[in-house]
Amino acid sequence: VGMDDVAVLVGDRVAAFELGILCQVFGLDRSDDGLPTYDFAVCGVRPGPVPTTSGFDVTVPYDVERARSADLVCVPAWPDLGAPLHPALTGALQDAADRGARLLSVCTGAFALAAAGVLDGRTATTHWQFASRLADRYPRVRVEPDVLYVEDGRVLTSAGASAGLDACLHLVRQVHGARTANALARRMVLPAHRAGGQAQYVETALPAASDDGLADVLDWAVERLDRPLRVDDLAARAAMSPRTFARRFGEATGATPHAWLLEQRLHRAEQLLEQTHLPVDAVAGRCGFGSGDTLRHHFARRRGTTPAAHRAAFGAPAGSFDS
DNA sequence: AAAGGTCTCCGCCAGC
DNA sequence: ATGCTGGCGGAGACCT
Repeated sequence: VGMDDVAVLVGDRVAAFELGILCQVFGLDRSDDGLPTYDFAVCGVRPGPVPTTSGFDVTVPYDVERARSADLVCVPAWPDLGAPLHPALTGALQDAADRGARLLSVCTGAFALAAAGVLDGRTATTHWQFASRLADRYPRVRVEPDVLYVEDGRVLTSAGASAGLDACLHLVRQVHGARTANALARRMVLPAHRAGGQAQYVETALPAASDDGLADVLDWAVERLDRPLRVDDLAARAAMSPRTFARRFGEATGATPHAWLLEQRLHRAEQLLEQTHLPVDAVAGRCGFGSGDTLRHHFARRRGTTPAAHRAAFGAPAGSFDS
């Protein structure tokens, strides 16, 4: 379950920004903030200069052998979709899949995973411009074109560039807990509000500044999560009809109001489970869930665990203070 | 653990 | 016509 050793695979060319995302999340030492550090290695077919798609080269320090010890193997956007995957890269990806390492692709990196066969029978996504091509070329891959990222077992694929960041944060949240993920988001100055999508593996970032005063309503809602809140209440606060509010919300957010609300509640619940010793029923109450059962229900559905298990995995040790 | 009552979502449509 | 709004109702999700 650990994620200490992170490798990034690059081919004959590499997309600078998507590579940068992975470097930003996994390749910096933020231990001064109590954030985890990783053994981070960029690996190519052979060490040496690799051109980026932006007209400069990066010097890759390792070859693919270095990836064999990685807990997480990442593939940034893959510039040369037409070219066959180098056997060494295929081998490294298959090896990673076989030994149970996590795999993460950003944007068209999914093509490299698919070419190596590690997406066969799995659900995956890529940049929307390339989704149909991915589906056509690799019929055994179930392509989900409209999500920011998809997690299928240990394989996480993400859409366009910024969705890669969301996927990385999702991974960090899963492995290290919500507190760490939030601290990392803060450190990287990512927007605080995150909206849940329709499925458990989707999260959508809200635009930082909303023209509609939507952000106001969201802040307001987050402040009173412990109380019953209906979509009509949010609409009233936004001074819109429920119908219009839902439409604007969807346009700005990609999620429905209720789904977003539920995701916020779960988020709060995770924090309380991690940072306090409140009984599950009390946690439920403070997040606006009517009962512990309701909380457990949603925890199971959207997180695949139970509140107690989450606390056991990420909670503060017994004896520390509640708030 | 299941089921009914309630709420949400979304396509449709009419009105401005 | 064009574009946005908001009401309606069925289907389905959610809550207790």
